[in-house]
Amino acid sequence: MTKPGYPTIDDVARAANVSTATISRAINTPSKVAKPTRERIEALIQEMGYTPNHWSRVLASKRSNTIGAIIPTMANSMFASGLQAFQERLAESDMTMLVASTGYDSESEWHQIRALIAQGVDGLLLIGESRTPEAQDFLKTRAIPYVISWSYRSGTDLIFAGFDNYQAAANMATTVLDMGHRHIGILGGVSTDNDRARERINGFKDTIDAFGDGAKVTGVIEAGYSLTDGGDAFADIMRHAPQTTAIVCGNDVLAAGAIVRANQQNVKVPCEVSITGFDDIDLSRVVQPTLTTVQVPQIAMGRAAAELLLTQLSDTKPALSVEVPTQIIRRHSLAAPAAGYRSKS
Amino acid sequence: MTKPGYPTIDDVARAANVSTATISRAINTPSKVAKPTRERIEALIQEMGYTPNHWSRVLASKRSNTIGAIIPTMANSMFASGLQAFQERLAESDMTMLVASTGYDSESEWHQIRALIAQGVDGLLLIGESRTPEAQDFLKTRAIPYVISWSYRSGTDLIFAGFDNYQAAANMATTVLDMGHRHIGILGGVSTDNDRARERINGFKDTIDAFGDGAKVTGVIEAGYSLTDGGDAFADIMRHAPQTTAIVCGNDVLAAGAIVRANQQNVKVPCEVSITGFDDIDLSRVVQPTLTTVQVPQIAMGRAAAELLLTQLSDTKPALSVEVPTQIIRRHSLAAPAAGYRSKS
DNA sequence: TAATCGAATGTAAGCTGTTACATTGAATGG
DNA sequence: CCATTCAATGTAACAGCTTACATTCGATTA
Repeated sequence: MTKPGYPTIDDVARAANVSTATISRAINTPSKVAKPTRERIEALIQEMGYTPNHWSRVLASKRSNTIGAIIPTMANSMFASGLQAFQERLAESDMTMLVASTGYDSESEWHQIRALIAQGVDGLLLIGESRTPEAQDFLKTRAIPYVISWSYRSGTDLIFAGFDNYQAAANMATTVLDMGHRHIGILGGVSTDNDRARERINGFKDTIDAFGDGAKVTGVIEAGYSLTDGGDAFADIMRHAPQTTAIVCGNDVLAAGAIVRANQQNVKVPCEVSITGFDDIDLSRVVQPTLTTVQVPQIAMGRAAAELLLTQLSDTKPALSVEVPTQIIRRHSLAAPAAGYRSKS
Repeated sequence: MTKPGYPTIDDVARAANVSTATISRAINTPSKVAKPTRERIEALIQEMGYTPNHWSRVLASKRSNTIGAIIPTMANSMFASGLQAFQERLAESDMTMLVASTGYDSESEWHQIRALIAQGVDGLLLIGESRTPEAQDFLKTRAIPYVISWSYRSGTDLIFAGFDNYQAAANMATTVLDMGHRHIGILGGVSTDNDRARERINGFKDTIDAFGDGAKVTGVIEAGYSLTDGGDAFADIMRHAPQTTAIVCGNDVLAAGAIVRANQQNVKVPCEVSITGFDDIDLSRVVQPTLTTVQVPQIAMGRAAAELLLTQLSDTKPALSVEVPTQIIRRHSLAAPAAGYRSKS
């Protein structure tokens, strides 16, 4: 970061024949500087190619203009595009983003939180609500502004920019039930350290259980993060509960894995068994049959999260959680159960 | 970043009855502090919960311990997992990563480079070689350490941690030719501002042109970044050059798009037309038929890039470019051309 | 006209470390 | 025993900006 010979605020001050304070004000609070002076300074800044040293600024102002984002993984387009939107919105306000990933592990998240705070970030973006008690305490006592994304819950003082996983899952379950399915398997992500996965599973489960008319959950499996995991879980469900006519999945990767496996095993989707996903990533448009899934407005969510963090930092008005809407995208992996299978119920 | 009441180096110095210089040395160059003193200081640091303020450190030492990564997009697992590996390696050496994305636009990249450097990053990770002349000049005159990933070229003083796109593409083309295909279409990414896309296309092209035995390129199309773009381009090629028996694609998204479209149009893959991809992302295992593609060792690449940056910064030994190997993954979208089609040639 | 005010600007004390240079004192060598 | 050296530590000058407080001076008010 050595910038040999690059002008400092002192150089500009000398050239403009004012004090450094005036330069600083001309930059940060222009209204406090008389117009002619300000214009002279601005011209000089241009001419000399002055850029304030970021770090000194941080040190002096006690604001780093940096926020940290801690996400489970980058290796999944699902978080990536939300994150990108988040970053872009921050950049518009001259803030920068530090990223860290946890591999879906709360201990690791706790470690990253400490690291980022030690670095002096002004705020944090966190995914979901599951974190270690230590982390929660820490966030509270240090009073670090943060927003939680990918989840939403009302009735707390936490600030969310996300959606209601439970409700979205419930809606999907309803859609599946409405098509006539009564024996439904649930294939979710691992719910340890992951409230989103848990909420989705519960949303599915509660809705099916409450539906009546003979609707029941034929099995609940939590699987890992790969296509293969999805495939294996699919095979499991079908082995133990062959009467299953639909499987609702906690994410698209698992769903796609399930479909691929079904194809291999010559189980016809959706004729014999319907499969639904969650997230609407690219995969869902490529897999055969294409996947009926829940679309999550990632870009909107990312921007909203950034916006909330920004208002928290400028503390003019209180930041209010925002809930973004999800939507069911109908494709071909969901259909009414075949009569033969249905009659079994 | 307000840490009210958190101890500073002064507090520790006072408690240990030494000067701040000694504390600083105990932390940064322990060998220069007598053992008993050092141990006393270390204990005190523990006890008081002292963490050096990152930013003052930066200001005083003129090293930010931060490096910037500028990638085309985050919304693609292709860069994401390499990036994650990069970040993890940096974290091991107590460095942090700032990310920015360009949307595949050089002007935007140039802007991001300036922004990150103004922020005082110690080094940069850049993708590929295409950048504006201004950016190149800037990097040279400022002498910022940087490494280029996702590309590799020998015979320059640039430092790479990547692979040879041209050669990898050429290998794929050879594989396709060896299976007997003679009329081959090329479906690449947009090559403006993108040397990787360009190299891949050239690698395909040159290899086919040079092969002899009647091998020829039936068309070259550059398409955008979506599945649909791939599908449209596929349709185009098949319309204008129906004798085509294989299409080599510059990335998996385009290839998957092509396959999906082929399925819709009832063109049998691979019987009527073979399709190959590049990158080996998840999609390639899900699409039907599964995609024969070029696998890129992203994790290794990311770590290598971090390693190179780190050695450049510690400037003990010179950093030498590393080339990672790519590999062709054979799946089902590539087969020998059907006799009927082949005889046409 | 003197008192009051407020806009524009200056002064200088931070912010929290790092590090070149200075000092001390004990060990080593001739 | 004196000169030299070196390890351990201290002193204090930065790094480059922000900002509370002080100053100046022309305009307003009673």
